Amino acid sequence: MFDEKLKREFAKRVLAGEINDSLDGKHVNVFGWVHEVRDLGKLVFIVLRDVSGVCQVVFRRDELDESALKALNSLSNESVVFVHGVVAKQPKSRLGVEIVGETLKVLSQAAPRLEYDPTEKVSASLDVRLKHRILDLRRQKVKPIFILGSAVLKALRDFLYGRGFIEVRTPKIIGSATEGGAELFEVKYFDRVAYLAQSPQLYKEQLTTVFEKVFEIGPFFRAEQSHTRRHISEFTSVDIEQAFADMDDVMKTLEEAIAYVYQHLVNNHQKELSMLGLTLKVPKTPFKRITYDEAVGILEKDGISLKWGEDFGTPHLRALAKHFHGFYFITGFPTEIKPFYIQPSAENPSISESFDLMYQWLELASGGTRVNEHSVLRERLIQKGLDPKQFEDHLKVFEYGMPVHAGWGLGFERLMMVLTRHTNIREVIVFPRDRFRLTP
RNA sequence: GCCCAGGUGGUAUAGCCAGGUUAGCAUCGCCGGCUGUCGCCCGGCGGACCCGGGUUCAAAUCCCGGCCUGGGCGCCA
Repeated sequence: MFDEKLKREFAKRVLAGEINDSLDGKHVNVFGWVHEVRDLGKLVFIVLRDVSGVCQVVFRRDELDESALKALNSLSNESVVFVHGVVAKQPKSRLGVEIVGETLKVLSQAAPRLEYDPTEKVSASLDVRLKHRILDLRRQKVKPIFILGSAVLKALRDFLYGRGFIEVRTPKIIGSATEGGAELFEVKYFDRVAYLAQSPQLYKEQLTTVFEKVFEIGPFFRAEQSHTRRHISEFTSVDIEQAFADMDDVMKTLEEAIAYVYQHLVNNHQKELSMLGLTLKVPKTPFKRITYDEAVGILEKDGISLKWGEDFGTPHLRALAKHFHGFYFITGFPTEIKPFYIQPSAENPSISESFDLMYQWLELASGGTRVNEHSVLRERLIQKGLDPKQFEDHLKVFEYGMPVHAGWGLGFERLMMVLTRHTNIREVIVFPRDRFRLTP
């Protein structure tokens, strides 16, 4: 019960992470989870954890009243407690400061012997960690990932709002699966079949005719059989689309957005970065740009040749990454391997106005200039073996006045992998959904 | 989907190749002790061979199938 008495105590709460020398001698209230107990007999140390971090509380059994003693003896790891005590500088403590506990209340008793121990004394496999994800998230090496994730989303929004973009939301339940490409999930939609959206592409293009600059940050779904460290069934895409712009304009927006995110984390999140053992350097813009043709040439010299017109496979990208460190763009992919809405180049229609943003061998984003002429778009659909009739609603918009426009989609979790140096995308998703994982 | 590796107490592992041990160690949980721990320490107790079939006097160990996990590749407007 969160009664009036407890509420009054909570109003005077100090966070564990804020317990420091300057509070020496002050009475404080702390609320949190029992991270660890070290019982020495007459002396009991508990490490208390809350959202901000951990602090140490010491109890002297001799000096406690009966209710505090009882609470102390029943303490289990991860129980929620309220502690009132005096802050004391303590050179004998590794943190240099501790709370001498005077009262202790167990607010929620945790079951003994949890399935998984967040103190990091024994390691656990990723599979076990994800099965008990809530306990895993409490670890000091995991929680900061998601605090940073929140900061990245804020930075991206701040940046895009600052550039005059309007945030939009497009449907995640769609009626047609005819666009080709990725496999879609089927869902029951009353008495009809519907699909989960794989991207906001067509909607965001249409919306540029109203709002000119739009962006969306949202979940999208791919029903691929992929079994890799960088693919999942449900992911978050950061998508922008801009009217009166071409690929060069939106590439600039993209690299500046990335640099802005880095700067935001460096300025405001040193604590989380250091908890994860990370030091970030803001990448220099503009990023390096190479063309598809140049990349093919480099691969050829390395003896990993590729027929012109083919897309890069994983071995190709890994080989390329040996030549380019950090972020770089690959531009001008063959029109053949790009979707119907990508604009073929005017000088050479077999090359398209397209780009991918890479980090080493990881593809982070892809985008380009879009086809904006109704007749060309219709033609491109037919070339791709798609049926223009299935795209009536979309094509119609191209008769309502469609300026030249461009945009990109950035994989949010892939950016998080790069920022936090994790090699498995599941590490940076709270509850990942992959080919074999549907719970928790 | 294909290829490779693996599945031993709640967790992390040894044992498996060369079949026969009371299945070892750590952590964990419980009980007891300890006034400066910080991966506390010390003593006691508890808890495991993924499932099914086969070979054998005997299977955690060898063989076959399944399920699951990790990694690689493919798929991935």
